[in-house]
Amino acid sequence: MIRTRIAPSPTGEDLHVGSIATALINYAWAKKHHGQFIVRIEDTDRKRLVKGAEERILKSLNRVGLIPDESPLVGGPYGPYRQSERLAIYQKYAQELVDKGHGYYCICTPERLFQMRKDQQAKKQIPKYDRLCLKNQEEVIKKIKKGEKYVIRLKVPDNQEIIVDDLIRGKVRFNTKDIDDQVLLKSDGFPTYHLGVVVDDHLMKITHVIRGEEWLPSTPKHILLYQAFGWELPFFAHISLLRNPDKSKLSKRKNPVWASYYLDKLGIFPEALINYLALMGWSHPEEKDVFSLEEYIRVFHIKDIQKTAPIFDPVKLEWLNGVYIRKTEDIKLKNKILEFYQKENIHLDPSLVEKTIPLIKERIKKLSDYWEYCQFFFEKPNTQELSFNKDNSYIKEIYQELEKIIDWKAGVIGERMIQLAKKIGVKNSDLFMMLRLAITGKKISPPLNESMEILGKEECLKRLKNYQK
RNA sequence: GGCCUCGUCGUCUAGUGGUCUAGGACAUUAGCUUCUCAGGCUAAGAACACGGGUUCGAAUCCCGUCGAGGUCACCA
Repeated sequence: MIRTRIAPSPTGEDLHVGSIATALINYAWAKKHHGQFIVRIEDTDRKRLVKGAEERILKSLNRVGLIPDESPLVGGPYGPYRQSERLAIYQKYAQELVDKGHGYYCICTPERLFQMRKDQQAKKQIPKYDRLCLKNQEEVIKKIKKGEKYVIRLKVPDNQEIIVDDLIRGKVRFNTKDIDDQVLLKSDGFPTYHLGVVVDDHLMKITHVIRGEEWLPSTPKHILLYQAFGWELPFFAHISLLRNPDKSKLSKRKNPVWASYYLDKLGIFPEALINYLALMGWSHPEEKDVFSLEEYIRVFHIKDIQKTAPIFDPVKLEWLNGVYIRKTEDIKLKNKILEFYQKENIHLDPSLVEKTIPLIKERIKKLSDYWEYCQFFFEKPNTQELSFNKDNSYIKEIYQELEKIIDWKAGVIGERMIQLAKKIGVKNSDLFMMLRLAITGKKISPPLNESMEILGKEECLKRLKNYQK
C-alpha cells in the first residue's frame, strides 16, 4: 500500500502554489496505486503561526481537487494530524534517543550559540555546534533537574557516509562530518521539523516522502534518525523547486504565490492551475498540454519527473486557462462569472451575463477579464474622457439610421451600418469604431452588432445621443 | 565560503549513442479570416553553457571549467 503526504506549515496566508505542485505529485502517486494521500499540519513553529492559515490551506487543497484521505479535518487512523497535538509522542521518542545514546541534552543559550557561530565564521569554519554540553552531560542533567531550560540534540556520528537513495536524483552522498548536531526537541517542548517528520512519517506509515528539493540537504539527518530508531526507510523523492523569473526560489516577495490569488483574484480555474502545475518538471507522454487530473494520474510516473527547476510562467498559465474557459459550457461559465464577482460583492444580472457569454467566451483568459470586456453592458460608459478627434459629423446619420430599425437584431444592425458607410463614403472600420466608442466607451470590445442587440435599441440610441454632446 | 543539486529555443519541455538539417507548447513576428479585440488556420525566427576526452558516430557516456539554484537556525 502506498501512502504519501504533504506537510504544510500554517505560517503563510494560504496554500503556496509550490505546495500545490508538491501535493499534486504526492496525490497522483498515491491515487495511481490506490493508496492514500495524507495532510499533516506541521504547526510547531509557534512564533510564525498565522491565524486561519490552516483552514485556508485545507480549503484551497480541496478546491483544487487534491482531496486528502486523512487530515486534521477528516481524521484517520493515525491521528492526530496536527503536530501541536502530538507533543507527548515526540517527547517520548526524543527521550528514547537520549537513552539509546543517539541524542543528548543541551542547555546552551541562544546568545552563546550566536556568538559561537560568529566566531566560527570569522575563522572561516563551517558553523557547527561545538558539543560543549555533550562533554558535560552529567552537569547539564543536574541543572535541568533544577529547572533549567534545555533542548535535545541529535548526536551525529563522526565521518560516516550517508547515502540518500532518491527516486528522482539517484544516489546522493553526504558525509556526517558536514552535518551539525541538529536540535530535535526545542526548549518549549515542541519538536523541530526533523524530529517531527521522521516520527510522524514512520507512525503514519508513509511509504514515499515526496517533497521539495530544499529538503535534500537535511535528508541525511532524517536517515540518521531512522537508523537510530531502527525504523525502515521510506522512499525519498526530492522534486525541483518552482522559481521566480530571476531563477530564485519562488517567493512571495517577488511573485504572487498564494492559491487564493490565482483562484479568487485572477479567476483561474482550479483544473487549469493543476494542469499547468503538472507541466512543471514533467510532460505528458503524448506531448499533450491539456489534460485532466484523472488522465494525469493515469500516465504520471515519478521516474519521468525532470530534475531542472522550472520557472513559474503566469503567461502560459493564462493561456491554458483560456483553453479551459473555451471548453466550458456557457451555463457553467455564466455561473462561474456570477460566483466570481459575488465574492467581490458585485451582483450582476444573471440573464444579462448569460447573453454576453457567447461574445466573450473566446476573448477572456480568466474570469477577472470579464469586466474589462463587459462593463458597458452594466454601466453607461464614460464618454466624456473620449475625445474623438476624427470626423464624427455623421454620428447623426447613424442615429437616424438606427432609429429606423424595427427588427433590432445584430444582423440587421450590421447590414444597415454597412449600407450607411457606403452611402456617406466612409470606411466600415471608421464607422464601426465611432459607433463602438459611443456604445462601449472603448476601442476594444466584444462584437458590436451583437452587443447592441443585447443592449437594446433604446439604450443604444440614448448612448449615441449622449455621445454627440 | 563548505556541502548538495541542476544546465536543450525568451519560457515550459521532447530527446536515454545513429531515425536530430534537434520535435511540440506558450510567447514573439508575418499572412489569411474580420467592424475592434479575441478565436481559428498558415508560416517564420528562436536552443543542446563552454572545453577536453570515449566512440566509426554524442544533446545523449566520462572529466574539467563556467553559470544557476538550494542548504548550512531552538523556521519549516
